[in-house]
Amino acid sequence: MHPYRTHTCAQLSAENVGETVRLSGWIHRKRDHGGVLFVDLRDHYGLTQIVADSDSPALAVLEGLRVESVITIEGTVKARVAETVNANLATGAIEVFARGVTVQSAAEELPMPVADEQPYPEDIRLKYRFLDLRRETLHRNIMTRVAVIADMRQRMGAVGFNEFSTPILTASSPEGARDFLVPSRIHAGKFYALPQAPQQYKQLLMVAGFDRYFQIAPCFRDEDPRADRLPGEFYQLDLEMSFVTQEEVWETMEPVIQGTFAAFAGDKSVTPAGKFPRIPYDEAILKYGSDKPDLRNPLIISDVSSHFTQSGFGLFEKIVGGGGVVRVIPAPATHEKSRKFFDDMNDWARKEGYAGLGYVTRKGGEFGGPIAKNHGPERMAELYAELGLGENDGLFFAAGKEADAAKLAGAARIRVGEELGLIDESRFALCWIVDFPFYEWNEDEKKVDFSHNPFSMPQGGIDALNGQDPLTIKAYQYDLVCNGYEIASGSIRNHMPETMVKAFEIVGLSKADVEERFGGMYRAFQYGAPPHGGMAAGVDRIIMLLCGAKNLREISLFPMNQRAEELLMGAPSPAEPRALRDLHLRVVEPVGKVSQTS
RNA sequence: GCGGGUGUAGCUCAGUCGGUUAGAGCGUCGGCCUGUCACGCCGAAGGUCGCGGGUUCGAGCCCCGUCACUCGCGCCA
Repeated sequence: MHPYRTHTCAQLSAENVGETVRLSGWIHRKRDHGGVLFVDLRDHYGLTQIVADSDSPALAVLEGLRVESVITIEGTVKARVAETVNANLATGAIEVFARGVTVQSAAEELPMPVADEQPYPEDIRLKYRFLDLRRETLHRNIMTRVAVIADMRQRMGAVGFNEFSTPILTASSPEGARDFLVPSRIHAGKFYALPQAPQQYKQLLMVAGFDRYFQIAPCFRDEDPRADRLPGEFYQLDLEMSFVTQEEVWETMEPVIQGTFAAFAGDKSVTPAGKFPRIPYDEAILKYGSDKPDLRNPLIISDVSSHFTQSGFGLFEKIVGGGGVVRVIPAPATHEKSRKFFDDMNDWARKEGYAGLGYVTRKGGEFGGPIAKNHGPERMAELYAELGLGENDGLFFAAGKEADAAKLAGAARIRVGEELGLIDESRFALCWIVDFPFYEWNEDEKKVDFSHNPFSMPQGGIDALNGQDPLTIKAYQYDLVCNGYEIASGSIRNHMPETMVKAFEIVGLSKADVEERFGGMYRAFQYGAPPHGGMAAGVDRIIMLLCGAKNLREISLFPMNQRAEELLMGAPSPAEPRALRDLHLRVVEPVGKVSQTS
C-alpha cells in the first residue's frame, strides 16, 4: 500500500464501501463527542469525513491534535446511514472508519483560521500566506488563475503564436514607469533594470523574423499600487505580429480573449468575438468621460455647451463663454429621489476636488433646482427634447475646462449608474478604444509629450509628423477594455528609423538621444524591419474579473502589500555589508527617516 | 508626494451625553459528551482601547501630532 494515500479526499464514494484505504491531508475540522470523534480531512481535492470511536487507537491521537495538523489515516470505507448522509459533500455518502493514524506534521495554534472564510487583516494574511492559500476561496482563485493562463497559452498556440522567454536582467528604459534596478558586480556604478514589459525585445523578435511572438511575461514597475494595480510585479499576455494592420491584431485577438473569458465566465455573457465595439478615443472621452468605459452602464454623457451660450444661468454662460464646456449625465426615473440624493452627489464631487456637480430634477414634467429655475423651463424642455429625456428624468451637470468636465462627467456617470442600480452585472462587456492621440500637451513643462507609447506609428506616418499640428495626430494605438478596466493595450509600431527620429524630435529629443536610449532597436531597424504590431493584456486583471474579485491580492499567490513589502519572506531586506561592497554600493539613509527592518 | 476611511481581546465588532470594574460572538485552553458535519453543554484565560501629547475633577469617546492598514489622486510611455 502507498505510504501516504490510496485515494484523494474527494475520491471515495459508495462504490468503495468495505475497502481498506489510506488517506492523507489536513485536519479541516474536528468534532469531538467524547466516545466518538469526527475529522473532516482535507486535501487539494476535497473533504472526507473520518470517524473514530473507542474501539480505535486513532481516537486518542486525534483528540490531541490541533486543526491543520497533517495526518495519514488508514481505515475502512463505511456507508453512512441515511440520516447521516451529507448532501453538501461530494464524499458525503461515506466515511472512513480510522483504524490507525500517523501524524505527519502537528500544527501549532493558528494565527488565522483556515476552515472559515471570515475576513482577516491583510498583514496577517500575507505573513501567513501559506495558511491563507489553504482557504477555499483563495485556493480556488489560484486554481482559476492556473487554468486561465493554461487556456491562454493553448489558444495562442492554436492561432500560430510561439512562446519566447525574453531576458529579465535587461537595460533601463528611460521612458515610462520607474524601473527596478539591479546593481552590477562586474561593472561598478552600472545597473541592470527589470523589464517594465518585454516591449523592445518582442519588437526585436519581429526584426529577427519570428513572425508571431507571445509570452506570459513577468513585468516590473516601481510605481504606487491600486486595487487593480499590483505593486512591483505583474504578468502580461504579451504578443507581437509581423505584417499586420491594427484590424488584423483585433481580429486575431478577439476570439482568443473572448474564448478565455467565455471559458471562465460561468453564467455571465461575454461580448461575442468579431463584435467588440471599436470606439475612438475622442468619442469615449465625450460619451463616457473615460478611456476605459464600463459599457454595462447604459448612461451616455452629452455635450450641451451650445445651450448655454446664452442662459439665465450665469455660471454656465460664463464657463462656455470662456471656452469651457457643459456636459450632462442623465439620471433616469429619479422623480422619487429626495433632494438629498442630488445634494449628496454634489457633495461627493466637491470632496473629489471638483468645483461641484449641478443638477436638474424633474417630476411629472416639472423642473426643479437652481439651474432649471435660472435657465428657464422652456429652454430646459428644449434641452430635454434634444437629449430624448422623459418627464421623470433628472440631469447632472459637469461644467468647466473640457478635460476637467469630461473627467467629472465620467466619474459622475459611474456613480449615478451605481447609485441607481443600472449596471448589468450579468455580463463582460468588451470594447476597443482606438485612435489614441499620439502627442499631448504637457502644461507643466509647456511642451509636447508622447501621449502614450513612443514606439507606436503615427497615423499618416512621417507626412503627418512633418505637416500636421502634433496635437491633432492620432496613433495606431488601442486599448482593450472590459467592465471599466483597461485589460490590454497595444499598437502598430513605428519601424521606420527616420519616422522615429522625427517623432522624437517633436518632443525635443535628437537623433543622438534616440540612438542612445533605444540603441538596440534603432540599430535593428536599419537592417530590414517588418511592419509589426501587437498588444499586451493584463493577465492579473483578467483573472480578477473572471474570479469576481475586487482586489488583485485575491488572485495572486504571494502578493506584496501596498508598501511593496512581501511579508512572508520579508522582502525587501537589508543587504549584508559584504554584498554591498561587492556591488560597489553604500546606503545613504534618508534624512529624518529611519528605514524599518523586521 | 497628497487626500479620504479605519484602528477597542488572537479575529469580527458593540461601547449611549465625557462618568462604576470596557462587553458580545467566534477562536484558544480545561472539563463533560457515542452520530456530528459551523456538533453541543459547563468553565477559564485573554485588553498599554495603535502610539505620543493636550483639554478635563474624570478620556475608548473631545483636540493636536504620529504610526499602521486600506481606498483614491498624482504616478503608471
